[in-house]
Amino acid sequence: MPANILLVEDEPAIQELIAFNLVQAGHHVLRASTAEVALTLVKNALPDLVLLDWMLPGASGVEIARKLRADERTRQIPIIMLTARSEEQDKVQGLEAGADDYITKPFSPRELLARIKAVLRRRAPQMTDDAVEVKGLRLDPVTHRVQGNGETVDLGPTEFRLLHFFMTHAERVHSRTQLLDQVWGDHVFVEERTVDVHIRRLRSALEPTGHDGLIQTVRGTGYRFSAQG
Amino acid sequence: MPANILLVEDEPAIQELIAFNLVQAGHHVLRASTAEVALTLVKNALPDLVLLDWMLPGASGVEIARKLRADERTRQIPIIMLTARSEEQDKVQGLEAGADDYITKPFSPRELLARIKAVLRRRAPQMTDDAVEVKGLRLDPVTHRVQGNGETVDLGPTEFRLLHFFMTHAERVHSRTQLLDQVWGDHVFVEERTVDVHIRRLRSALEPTGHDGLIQTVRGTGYRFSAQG
DNA sequence: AAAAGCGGTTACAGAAATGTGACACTTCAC
DNA sequence: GTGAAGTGTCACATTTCTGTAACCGCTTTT
Repeated sequence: MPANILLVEDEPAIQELIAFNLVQAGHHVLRASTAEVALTLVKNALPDLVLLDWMLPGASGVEIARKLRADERTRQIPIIMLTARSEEQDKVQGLEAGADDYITKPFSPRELLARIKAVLRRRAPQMTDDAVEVKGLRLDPVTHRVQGNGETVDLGPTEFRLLHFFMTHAERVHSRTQLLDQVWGDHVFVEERTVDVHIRRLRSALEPTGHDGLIQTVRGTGYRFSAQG
Repeated sequence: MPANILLVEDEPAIQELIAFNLVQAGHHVLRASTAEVALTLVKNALPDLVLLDWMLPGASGVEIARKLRADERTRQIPIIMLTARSEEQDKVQGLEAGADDYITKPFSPRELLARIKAVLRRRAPQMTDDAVEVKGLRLDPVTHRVQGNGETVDLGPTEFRLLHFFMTHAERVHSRTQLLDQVWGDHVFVEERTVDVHIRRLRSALEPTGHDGLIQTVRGTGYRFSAQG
């Protein structure tokens, strides 16, 4: 099973090497060289796994791990630490900061892939995605249900993902391109107008509960999910 | 949170050292020096975690791990491997045999405890032997019986485990992969569509009592057992 | 006012996911 | 052995979802 992996590594050569192996194994790779970029990327792309270098310019890996664990949405994302030497102190700190595993450089591609597989496998049963609620509209990823004012809304897969993305990224305008990247996946080739159609489907599905107005059109830009008028 | 830990280690000095640290941290420790004793103890005591030495007289650690993963009752118990050197081959094999983590000797007590904590934290909730009842459908693991509205339903082993899992994890959506991991065991290689077939068999078995329908299809995601519509 | 741009809406065919029945194979009790 | 029961796969049927195109009305430009 391919996964979206965020690779945080400042050394270009190493970054390239690791990324190559990950892609080779069928994973989709995002890259970051600094802590700042890494944090932004995580929140926007919500990867399945973060490969985090221990030594970084600016904030250290542990610091990043702490911040990720502090945020509601990024809390469940597994982290694998890349440590330079077998310094036990580092390992322990990494684990306590919330890393799910660590691996000591240098490592073989096989080992790295095995670790990734193991971490992803044991994360699956947890699936502690938290429910979101806005203005009486409630979406629960765990039960895969959407309810508003007593009514239970029936959504198709794409509509569900779309609404989920909207609710977890409310009050912000998203272009059609951004929505395609985030909800459909940034590798697919789909017409932008398709987004409109799904917006329409989602709106009419939400109509019975009266929550359709939460999805607003921003002419010339895109769409926005907002609790405000 | 104190836990029951089975320590499998043939070197008396090391065994003593580790056990001391575990007890110090408030854990309850069982010990075994050979593979044979280890397997017996696991099945009788059902510990929360197994600390498994890589090198053992007789069967190797990997072998034990495989056997534990093959048994119904011990399948869920997390395993942490203790490897002597940082031999990458070992790590990979250990992970592939079903170990949840490994740690390289020598290690600090702090590190070991951090690992144990991490592994226990993500452990899947265990199944109980208590009878479950939802909407008049009653499943008793002890008598191995399922009854609904006076009717007694006859289920095959897999159907029974499947229903049991559903009833103890109601309202949540489970992907086919998760169901395979939880009901079949995460070591087996079975087609995902097989789940569909068993869902169908379970549904038609429950039909006489009118309790099919509790098993709902969530298109694009998996299945859900729910008392709600 | 005409033209161009933009989004809403609908219809529909192809794609994808799931339901269903059949079958070969294994296991186990007798 | 032999037959019953259980299991995993497959092929096919059925249902549902999805992407596009086409058309419409409204708004902004020219």
